[in-house]
Amino acid sequence: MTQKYILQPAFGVAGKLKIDYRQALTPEQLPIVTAGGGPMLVIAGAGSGKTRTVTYRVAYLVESGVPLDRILLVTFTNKAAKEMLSRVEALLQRDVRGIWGGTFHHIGNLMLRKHAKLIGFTSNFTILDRSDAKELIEASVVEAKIDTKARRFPKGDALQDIFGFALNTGRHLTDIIAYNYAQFEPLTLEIEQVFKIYTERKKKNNLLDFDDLLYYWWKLLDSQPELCEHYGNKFLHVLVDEYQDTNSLQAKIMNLLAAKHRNIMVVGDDSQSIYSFRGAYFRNIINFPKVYPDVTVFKLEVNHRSTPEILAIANTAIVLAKEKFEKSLKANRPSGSKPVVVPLTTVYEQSAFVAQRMLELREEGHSLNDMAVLYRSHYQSMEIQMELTKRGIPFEVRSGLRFFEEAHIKDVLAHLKVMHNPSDEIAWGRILKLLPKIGPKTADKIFQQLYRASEPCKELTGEKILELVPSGAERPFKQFQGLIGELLEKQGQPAEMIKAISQSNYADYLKTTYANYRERQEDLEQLGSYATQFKSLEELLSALALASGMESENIVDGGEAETEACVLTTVHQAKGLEWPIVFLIWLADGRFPSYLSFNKEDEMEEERRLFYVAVTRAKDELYLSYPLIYSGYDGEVLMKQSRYLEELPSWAFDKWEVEESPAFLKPGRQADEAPIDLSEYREIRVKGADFEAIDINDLFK
DNA sequence: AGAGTGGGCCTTTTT
DNA sequence: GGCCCACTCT
Repeated sequence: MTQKYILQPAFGVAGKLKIDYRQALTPEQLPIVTAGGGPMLVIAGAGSGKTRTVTYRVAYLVESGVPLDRILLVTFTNKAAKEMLSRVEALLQRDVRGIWGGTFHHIGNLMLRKHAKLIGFTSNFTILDRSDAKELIEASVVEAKIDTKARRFPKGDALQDIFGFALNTGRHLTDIIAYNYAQFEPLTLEIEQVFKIYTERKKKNNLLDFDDLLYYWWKLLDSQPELCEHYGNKFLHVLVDEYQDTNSLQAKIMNLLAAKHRNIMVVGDDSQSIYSFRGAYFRNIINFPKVYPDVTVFKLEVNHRSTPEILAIANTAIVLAKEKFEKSLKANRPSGSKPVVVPLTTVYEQSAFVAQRMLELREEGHSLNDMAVLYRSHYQSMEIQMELTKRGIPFEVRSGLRFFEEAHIKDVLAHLKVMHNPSDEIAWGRILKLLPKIGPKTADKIFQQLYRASEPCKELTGEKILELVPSGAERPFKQFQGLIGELLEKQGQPAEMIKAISQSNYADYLKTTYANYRERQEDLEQLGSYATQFKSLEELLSALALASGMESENIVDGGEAETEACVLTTVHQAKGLEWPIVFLIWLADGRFPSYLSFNKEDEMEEERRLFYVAVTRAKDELYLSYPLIYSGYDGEVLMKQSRYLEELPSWAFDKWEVEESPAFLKPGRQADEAPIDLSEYREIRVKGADFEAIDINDLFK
């Protein structure tokens, strides 16, 4: 039987509550925060105070007497969870650490560690990051003895996407291949075989990849009715943020956990669904009212973030989206300046423009902290980084390799991983291959012997293993044995272990391998000091495996440094954030939207939503720029402006012509040289059928 | 046989 | 800048 949990009437006991909700919230937000319970769908437009609403809702629940550990708050990033919970803490002025809050993966990890035995793992399992998983998949391809040359067989990355897609969507592998990867259809049997080997190998070595954290979590609840009931009883209120980016597995898990009390509040914006490539199913939010017919639907449409001018651009873009909850953002702020469209000749000139404009804005009194540069893909940040460096403008890049995915960090962590889970073949392989004369083959032989031993680490430090070491490599290997012995003694003190590794022969390896070894050594020190806050190796490894890009930044600068710097980020990573001044670059058709999506309707819809996300990050000023000429690996390519700019009515923006390019510095060109003569480029080769040759000079009119 | 090196090819988005 | 492949070195 379903049983409704009735909240205490907050207004009836005025004076008892610390927070004056009526005063703090808008008329749109108040009913959401003070609702009694039951299924709730909140469609929250960009900048509509979603975080504030969820935060107050949690505070309200706590004030109404719901015990902390009976609230489940699932967010998209750890950062969002941390931010919301610390705001709740500030509102209530009490410790709220009892609340179950975090990402799906984080909470899945917690539950799986507790009940690992029930699904055939032990609680010290290792979480594979993307590249570890890729490596294991490639090893599985080898094990399957597939002739990858006879027919183009998918690479590790592609296989990983296929497998992850199958797990996250709950669809059969055959299905996924047939519909989404038709080019591999003749290889279906082989791919299934690899999947089987990969799955078994993970089980054998006590490894879980990101998708497994969700899949086995669901399986655990689905296959253990008592356990499912236990957690179902436990969570009186379930809140899910960014619901538009959940996949069907995540939705299933939440439905199971909320089945008992049916107090499930999902918050999201279908127009900001941008993660379908990893299985997000934006119909979860569209269909939520069908799954819960007794749902109460709320809309937050008043935008408190951006000027009406910026919202006009956002609304123009999204009105053309095919499937959505009807909504239009209503401005709540006074009029500001019009967004600016800036065509530039080259990417270097685009970079110079951004940098120069930043300096001008700073002269006018804006801090660099108020500025961000957004782009579609990582590689589009290269020239900007060079230009900002050249001009001494401090910046923080939030894309590309994450801190803990850099080789030296992964090397050190691999040492810790084998101490925690000695059957982790990926981690053993990694550290063994660091030693001279040990490559994939020898590393595998050594691992096989370790795996058979009852205590792999003891086996490694023993005499017998030396038989497998190639002659001439004994000395470094013995030093490595010494290190492992030392780590065994320091087991349980992560910071000490990191210190031992970075003072071992590994330090020499860094010096001889990397030109910037000094920086890398500093990173390791940083990692060591970061580790001191963890009580156990397991906690540290879990936190690092599940940290997202932005959180890893905090490890690099120690978390406290408050220096002035602008931010460079992909649009995906910018979701949920805001800046007074935003530069959106590379708005050339084929770059944003990406040409890879051109022929796929769903993906084109998602590109549009991505553009909507990008534009709505800006509070006061928005610069939309694109380069006309792109020099790539296959010559120079002429581009035209993005279709999203094409669609804008001319009243919606100002166009700036950049005539002189004082700071234009293409490598090999001098600053005082004349600017590029565009007429040279009229006849150049144009890449792909989707680009049209156009007279560049027309664009400047 | 297996480890190490250099050159050519290509570039979506991530917990 | 990364990945793959072909090549050389031990």
